[in-house]
Amino acid sequence: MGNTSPVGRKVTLSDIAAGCDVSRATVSLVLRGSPLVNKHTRARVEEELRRQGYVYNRAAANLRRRTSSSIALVLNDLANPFFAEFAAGVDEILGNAGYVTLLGSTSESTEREQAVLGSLMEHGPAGIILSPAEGSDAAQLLAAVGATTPVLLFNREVSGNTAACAHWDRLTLDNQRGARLATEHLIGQGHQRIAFYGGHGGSSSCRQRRAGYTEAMQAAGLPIEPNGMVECLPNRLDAVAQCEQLFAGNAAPTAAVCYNDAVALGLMLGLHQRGLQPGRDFALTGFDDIAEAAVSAPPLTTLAVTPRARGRQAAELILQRLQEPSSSSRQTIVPVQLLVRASSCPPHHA
Amino acid sequence: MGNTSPVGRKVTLSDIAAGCDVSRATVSLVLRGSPLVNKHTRARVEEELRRQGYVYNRAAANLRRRTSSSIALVLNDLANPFFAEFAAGVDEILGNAGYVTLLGSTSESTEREQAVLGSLMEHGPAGIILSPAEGSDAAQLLAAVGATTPVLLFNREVSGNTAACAHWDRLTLDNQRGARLATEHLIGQGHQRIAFYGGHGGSSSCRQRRAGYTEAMQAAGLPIEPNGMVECLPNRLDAVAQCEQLFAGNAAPTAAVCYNDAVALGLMLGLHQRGLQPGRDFALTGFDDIAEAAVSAPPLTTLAVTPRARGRQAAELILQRLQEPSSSSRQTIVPVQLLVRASSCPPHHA
DNA sequence: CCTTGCTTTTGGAACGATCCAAATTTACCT
DNA sequence: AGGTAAATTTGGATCGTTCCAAAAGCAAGG
Repeated sequence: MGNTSPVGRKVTLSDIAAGCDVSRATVSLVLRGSPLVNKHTRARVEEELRRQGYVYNRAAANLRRRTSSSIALVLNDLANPFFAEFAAGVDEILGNAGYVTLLGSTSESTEREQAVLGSLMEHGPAGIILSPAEGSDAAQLLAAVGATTPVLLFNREVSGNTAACAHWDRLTLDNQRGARLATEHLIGQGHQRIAFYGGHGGSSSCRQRRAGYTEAMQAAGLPIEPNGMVECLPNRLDAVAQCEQLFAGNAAPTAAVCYNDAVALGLMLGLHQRGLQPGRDFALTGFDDIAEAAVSAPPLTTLAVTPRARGRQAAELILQRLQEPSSSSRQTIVPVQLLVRASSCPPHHA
Repeated sequence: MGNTSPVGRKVTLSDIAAGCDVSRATVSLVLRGSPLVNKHTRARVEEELRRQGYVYNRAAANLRRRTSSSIALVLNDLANPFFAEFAAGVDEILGNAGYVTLLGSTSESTEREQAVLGSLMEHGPAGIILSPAEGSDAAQLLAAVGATTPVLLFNREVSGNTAACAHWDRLTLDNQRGARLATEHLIGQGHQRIAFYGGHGGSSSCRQRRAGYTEAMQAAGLPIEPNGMVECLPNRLDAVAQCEQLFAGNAAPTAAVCYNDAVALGLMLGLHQRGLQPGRDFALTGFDDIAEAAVSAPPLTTLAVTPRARGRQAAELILQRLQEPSSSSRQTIVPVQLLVRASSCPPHHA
C-alpha cells in the first residue's frame, strides 16, 4: 500500500547552513522570518536558499512542532456538482489560511468511509470536514477519527449513539423550512394534491424535508395521499424509473416537492415519457439550485443553498475551532432561499 | 499561515513499547507485519496497540524512510462537473493504492496556481496530477514543482519553453478528432454554414478543437465565414451573452460546433431568446457529455470523454511512473466518442 | 559444557526541521 | 579601557518513526 517512491535527494536546511557558513538554527530563523536575525545574514541566507533551490519540508517541521497543516475533507459523493462546488469553496479558504486539503471520497459507502478516515488520520490532519455516507454510525465514526481531532459535520446527521459525538460542530441546511417554503408555494399556486418525491427515508436530510412538507400540508388542511411519498435514490436515473409510482393511485397528484434538483430533473424526464409537460401539466420543485436548474426546460423552481459559500463557511468554522479547541460546540443552520421559476405552474385544468 | 493547532498528546510507538515491555524497534516491526517477530510477542503488541488506541504517524515514517504517501491533484476548475468526476476517479484509485490525495484548485488563475503548487510541494507529494490553468507557462510550472517530482499533465498543453518539461507524462483528449467527428456529422445532416462557437483561442484544447473543425470543413469544401469562429468564456453565462455574434453577418449559420457542453447549453438559451428553437431551427453539438447533456431540451449531441474513467486512468499513469521513475515519458491520447442526440437536426427550411 | 547456527530482540543513530538555554558579538555608557 | 545591556548566533536535544549492526536467547550436536 502506497509508499513506493524514493524521492531524489533534496536540499535541506543543513545544506543551506553549510553553504553560507551559519548554523542550522539561524537558517531556520530566516525561514520563519524571525526579527532576531541580522539584516545582512538574512540576505546571505536568502540568496543561498534561492541558489540551491530549497523547498521547505513542512512534514519535518510539523513533526517537531507537533502541529498539523492539513485538513481532511471527506465527502459522500464528490461527483455530485453540489459537493464539487462545496469542495471548491473549502479548498479556497483553507488554501488562503495556509492549510492543504486532504481529499477523501466515500461514494456513499460506510466501509469505504471507515477506510478513508483511517488512512487520512495517519496523516494527522488538524481537523476534519465530513459529509457522512448514508447510514454512518456515530460510534464507528468516533472510533475512526478518535476523540482529539476536531470534526465539522456537514449536511447530514449520523445515526447511533450520537451522544458520543455531541461535541462535534455541525453545519446543516435548513431542510425543513426549505421544503415547507416549496410546499407552501405550490399550495399558493392552487395545488391540492401534492406529493413528496424522491430521496431515501434513511437519510436525515430526507426526513427533515419530508417533515417540512408534511408541516405545510397539515397547516393548509390538505391530506397526504397513501402514495404521496415516493422513495427513490437521489439521482436522475432512479427518479425517471420510479415516476410511475406517483400515478399508481386513483387521484394522481398535480404537483410534487422533489427531494433535490437531480430528482426533479429526472422526474421531468419521466413526466415527458408519460406525455405530461412539466411546468404546464404538472408542477414541481427541486432543492439545491444546481447549475442546470436554471437552464432546464422548464427552468426549475428550487431552493438555493449556494454550495460554494457553504464550503467557505465550513472551512471558516473548522479554522475557528482550531483557534479555540475547547469552546463549546457550534451548531449552524443555513437558511435556504426559494427561487421561483417556471416549473412551479398553477394546476392545469385540461 | 496555517499551523495553529497543537495536537492533543498522541499515543506513540514508544508508549506501546513501554506498555508491553519490548523495544520500539520490535513494535515497529509488528506494525509493518514483519515475519521476524515471534508469534507470541506479536500478539501481545497488537493487543497493546488496540488497548491504547494507537494511530500510525505516517509523516514521521515518511521522514525517516524518505518516501511519500501523497499525490497532489491540481485542477483549474474543481466546480466544473467534468473535473469533479475526474477528481472522484483519481481519488478512488489513489485511495486503493494507499495514497492520499492533496487537493488544489486554481480557479483558472496562474498566480493562484503558483501559490497552490508551492504550498503543495512543501508537503512533499510523490507525484502531481496537473490540469493547468489557462496561460500557464512551462518555465514557471517547472520552477514551482522542481525537476524531481513526477508530473502528469492532464487535459491541456502549457505554453512557453515546453522543452523544459518535455519529460512529463501527458494525458489528453483527442480534441481534434472529436471536433472533426462532430463537424462531419453536421455536414452529413446537410448543413453548409457551420460555425465554431465558444472557447478561448488561448487554450490548447480550443485550438485543437478548432483545428478538427477546420479540417472537416475544408475536406468538405465548405467555407469558414468571417464570423465563423466566435470566442466566449467556456461557461454557460458568457455563451448566452455572445450568442448574437453568431448572427452578426449577412449569411447566418444554421449549425454550430460548440467548444463544450456548457457553452452549447448556454447557446441553446441564447437561441431561445432570439426565438429560435435549438434542435429544429438550429443544430448544435457539445463536447464532454456532462450529465445534463442527456436531459437538456433538446438532448445534446456531444462527445463522450467519460471523465471518471479519465481520472482513474490518470491515477494509474502516475502510479506507474512512480514504479519506474526513469522510463521514457508517456503521451496518452484518449479517443472520444460521438453521441448523436436530438440537438443535431438537419437544416430547417422555413 | 561449549560450539554452532538459528530465531528474535534491541540500542542508538538517522530523517529534516524547531526549541531552548547558553555563548558570542556588537553597541553604548561612564 | 572596562563593564553592562542588547542584539545575534549557536550546539545539542527532540519530535515519532525506521534502519542497521550487533546482542541475546534458544535448540541441537559434539
